[in-house]
Amino acid sequence: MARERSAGTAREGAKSARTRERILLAAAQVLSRKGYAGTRLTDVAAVAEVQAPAVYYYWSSREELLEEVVTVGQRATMEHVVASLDALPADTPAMERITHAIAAHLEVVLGRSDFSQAAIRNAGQLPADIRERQLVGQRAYADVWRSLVDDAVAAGGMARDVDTRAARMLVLGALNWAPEWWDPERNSLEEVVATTQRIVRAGLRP
Amino acid sequence: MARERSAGTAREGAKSARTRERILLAAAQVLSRKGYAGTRLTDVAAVAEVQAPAVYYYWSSREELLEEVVTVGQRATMEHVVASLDALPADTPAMERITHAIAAHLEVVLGRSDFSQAAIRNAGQLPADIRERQLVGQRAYADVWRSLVDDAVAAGGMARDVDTRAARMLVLGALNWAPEWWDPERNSLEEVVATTQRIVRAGLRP
DNA sequence: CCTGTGTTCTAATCTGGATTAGAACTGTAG
DNA sequence: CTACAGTTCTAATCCAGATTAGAACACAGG
Repeated sequence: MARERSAGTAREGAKSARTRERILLAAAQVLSRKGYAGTRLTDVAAVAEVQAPAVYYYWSSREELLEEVVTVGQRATMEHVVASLDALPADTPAMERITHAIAAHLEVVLGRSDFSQAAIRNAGQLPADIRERQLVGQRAYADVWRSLVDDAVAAGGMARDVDTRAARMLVLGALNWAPEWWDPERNSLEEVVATTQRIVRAGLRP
Repeated sequence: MARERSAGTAREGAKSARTRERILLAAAQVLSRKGYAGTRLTDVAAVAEVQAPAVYYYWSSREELLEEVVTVGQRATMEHVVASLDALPADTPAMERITHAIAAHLEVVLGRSDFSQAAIRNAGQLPADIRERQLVGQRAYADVWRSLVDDAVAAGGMARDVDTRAARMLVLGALNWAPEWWDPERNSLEEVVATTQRIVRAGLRP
């Protein structure tokens, strides 16, 4: 019941925070591989090098822990993509912005963080109450892509007569599926990004 | 212990077979939504309108039942696609063959059968022994697409300088992800197929 | 009707894994 | 050195869900 940051010196607080972080990371790792129902607290604890009950010092239930993983994963994905877009000059052509979003999305999803994978892969398997809470974040991210694509259509950089929702989802599907097959031994991340950008750009061109 | 088709009249046998089928179907439905670990026998039984122990009359364990679902799902996907390709005239251009494969794959994955969805969504979450046995089927299907794409490249219908493995996987990813977002209320299956074919064709063009 | 085989059910049993209780350990402040 | 807040552990407890045992039911063949 010491969830509130209160007493304890800086060093103490830091250690506790690190344990919490370690557990969260472990949960992301297990969740991204085993799925929501398959994620056992004992496995998470083992990866984090603590005993299972230690989890309850930081979260009040397994469900709460896993929800945090998903939330963080979702936020991280969106933030990375948005930041990458915000870094572009204001006059960047719409199609090029899509290209950057593709790179950013793949970077997060294939990057070392298991959070976004955990969020993406399990989106469909979460218990109803969690799923509902995730919906707002998902919608926000969907909006980013929606405007990306709509802008491209408006600017004439993209075919005007395709179903934009389907197009958007097909692209995101291709990106989200990448973790299933990408093998760093075979291709560098940069190669995959380049191939994807090229195919998508060509695919959407008017 | 009456797993072998032996006594019983035709009518009797048929009824038993129908129950078995009903359970298998129910298992596919639950598996495709809840994931491997999340699939409870009681839920499957409820959908099939039997009691949980009835499952053990036909399968010796939960794992065996779920493995059959995945196997059937995989086979069904491949068979439908291969059949669709075999139905084409021998001189069909490679790129058009890909177009047909796309349609066939989407038809199975978005069609009323939950089997292929169950197979696809859970491929990564299966217990090691099952996953291993699925591998041969997966490889066979991968080979179908490999030669599809290789032929297209050889025939000049497709860009020669892209990483064919990545291209193949990106396309399959887009297809496999479709069940996550497709809403029959919004788009007909035909529309989604057409959009997908168009984007992929354009994306791969030299 | 009576019997035997095949099918499904109800009522245990058994186990894995979440959660709780409370002891023990750590380190800082007095 | 003592006490206390914070952290983690060991040893229960508890429950959901797979599996097993064996009764009950359905129906064809005699």
